[in-house]
Amino acid sequence: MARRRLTQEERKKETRQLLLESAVETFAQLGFHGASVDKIAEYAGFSKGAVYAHFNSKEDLFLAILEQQMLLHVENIHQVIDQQHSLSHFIETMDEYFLSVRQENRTWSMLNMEFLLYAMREESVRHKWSTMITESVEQISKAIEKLMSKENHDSTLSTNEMAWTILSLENGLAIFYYISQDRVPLHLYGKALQNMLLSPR
Amino acid sequence: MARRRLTQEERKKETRQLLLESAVETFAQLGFHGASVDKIAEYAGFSKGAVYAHFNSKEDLFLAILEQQMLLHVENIHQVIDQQHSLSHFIETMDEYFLSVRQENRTWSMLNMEFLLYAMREESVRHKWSTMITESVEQISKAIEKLMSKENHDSTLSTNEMAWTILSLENGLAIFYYISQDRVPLHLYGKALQNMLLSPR
DNA sequence: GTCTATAAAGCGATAGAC
DNA sequence: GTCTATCGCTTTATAGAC
Repeated sequence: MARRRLTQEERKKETRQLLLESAVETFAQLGFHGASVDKIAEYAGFSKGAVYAHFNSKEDLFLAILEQQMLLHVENIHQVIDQQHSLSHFIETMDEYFLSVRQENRTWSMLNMEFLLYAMREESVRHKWSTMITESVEQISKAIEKLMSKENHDSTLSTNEMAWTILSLENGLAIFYYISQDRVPLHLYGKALQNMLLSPR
Repeated sequence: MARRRLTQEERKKETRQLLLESAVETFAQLGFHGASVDKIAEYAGFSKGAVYAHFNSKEDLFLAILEQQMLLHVENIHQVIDQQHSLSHFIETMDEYFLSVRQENRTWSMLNMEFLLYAMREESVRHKWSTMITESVEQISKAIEKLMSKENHDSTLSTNEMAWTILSLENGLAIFYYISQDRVPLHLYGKALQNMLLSPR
């Protein structure tokens, strides 16, 4: 009986995950309003009823993805930051990460924009998002500070200002990259970071 | 009779303008899908019928605003660029322009994001937008080149890359500014531009 | 837990009166 | 040109069968 319950729980969890993955894809492709619960369910191979068995509402489902995505992003930042030995290495990693996300996975890029717009409008989400961003900024700021102290660099920007600029540039470039893919210079993110973090000699 | 027709035409134009202004506000506040034709008409003091007397569809209305906004943006860039005497003056003007738009007029900031998301999804709009951006980039690039030749600066970035970075940063910072208004350093846009365009001495 | 059927509401767009 | 009334469709969410 214990075994049977486990199997059922596993199946439940799997369905939930399938629905989440479908929601990611559908929300990204059609936007929050364009993606109906029907379409999300259908894409996952279920009917609407299954969705409402796992989530209270369409918004609840959207917020579940948002939460998942937030944690992932913070984790990625941790991972990137902890493994850096030099500023140039840091820049290289950021540039690679940026390119891989944008090129290979336009879904996340789209969804990121959808979240941003949603966060702009919903006070509670905005607050959560703001907290997460501020944390990321602090982490990046500290990492830069550590790396810069090793190599004697100076700049007109504080490390905090640098961190805000780095994340802003990431989002801003992602938008243009999406709209005018072939016209935006490749590796511009990395080059711009170089220009900002490594003073020309 | 000629006079009577003129009055009617003027009234028609005025109504159209009122509808456009209402649409700007409503689309910004609620997004493309959230803003119903009913709400837009009501906010302007008319009924739905009036909207459909002036525009073929909701999308048509949205695109009319987009077009208007595009022209305005290009014009603003022209104006800013033509009046610059030095790089530092250029940076100052851009920073002021950025702050005034973001602080005084969150409506345009919101609408800009709405347009961007729309452009990401609609091929025809994306193409138009892409063309406009590329033109802006070229203009800014040329202006920077002119200003830099006066003052002997060198950089690891080409003027074209600088221009893309400037506009990307503007959009990226605008997003964060909207989400975490009080935490983003004031005048960061200007400082970041300084750091990029004026090599530290 | 997942299905089908349906309720209740909102949407874009049109028709016809004025 | 602007209004009211309405059509036709889609949506979110719920109820009940299995």
